[in-house]
Amino acid sequence: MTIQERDTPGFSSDECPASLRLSLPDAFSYRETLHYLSRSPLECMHRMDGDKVYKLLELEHEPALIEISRMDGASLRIRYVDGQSRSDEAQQATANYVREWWDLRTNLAPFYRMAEADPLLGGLTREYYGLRIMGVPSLFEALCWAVIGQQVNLPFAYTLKKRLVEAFGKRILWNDQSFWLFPKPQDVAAVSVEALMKLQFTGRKAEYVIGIAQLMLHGELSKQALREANDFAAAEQRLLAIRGIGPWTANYVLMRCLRYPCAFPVGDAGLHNALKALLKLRRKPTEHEIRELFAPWRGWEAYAVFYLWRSLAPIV
DNA sequence: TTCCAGGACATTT
DNA sequence: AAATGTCATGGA
Repeated sequence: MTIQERDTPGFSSDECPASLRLSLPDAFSYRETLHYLSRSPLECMHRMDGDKVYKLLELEHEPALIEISRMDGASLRIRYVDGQSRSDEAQQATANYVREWWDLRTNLAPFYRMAEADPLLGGLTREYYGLRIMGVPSLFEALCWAVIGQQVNLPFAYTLKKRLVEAFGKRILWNDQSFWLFPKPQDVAAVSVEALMKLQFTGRKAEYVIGIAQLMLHGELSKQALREANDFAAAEQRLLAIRGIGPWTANYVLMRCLRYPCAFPVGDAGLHNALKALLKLRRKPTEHEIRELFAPWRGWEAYAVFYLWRSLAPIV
């Protein structure tokens, strides 16, 4: 069993002042990370180039494009592509963002020990060893993405997200390529339902997204407040009270943004299809059957779901 | 053409 | 309380 380092900074400035090195935990697969990040050509929130990943962050109120690459087996290299060095605080924020995004703080050893002898999960954890739950650190982005993804196929969901970002987000150009910051609540709170419907949002989804933006803009909903909720159930209840957020959306966001390993979007269509295929069922499993199957994995439902999603055929 | 897609809500029984 | 209808688009 490995002890995870938590108190050390975990990153250091590289020889080049505009880059830093980020140490990796055990059981991290760069290959699986790239696989997930490459899953849709319509993804607009990052860009891939070979083994390098480019993402636009906001550091000290300014856009900052970073390039992530594999330095060696034990660390990542993060480079500010403008060649400018950053303050210690900005470097810390960059390292924290990538750790949060790529789930570098979780010790997977207990999950793997639990899965080892499991007939279903054992095979998945061996096949996709080092796969982590790729996150959506921004609560507003995670909520918008989840609402957009309700009841539509994923290519269309990516299309809608791209339209939202390109209509209300901030763009920078680098090497003739566009990089985007996701819109902020204040950018969406005053938008009309009709404006979003022109992007092919349904009237309902437009209302949901605008309503969530207004709640966050007015400080009635925040990632910090959800983090400080008493427990998982309290955070879930807070989300469920919001119009447009049902059980699937609440658990999806608790899984990918708040990073609760016990979050469980049990109604997820992709989960149903993955189980149908792996268990060779003629029909999709019932919710009751899924809960029974998941019972031994209590506390790690989110990881079980993410590994099951991984087993699905690629999108488009 | 019909059915389904990483659902939620409103209405009806 | 539980079943049914509605939203709305794209792909198989």
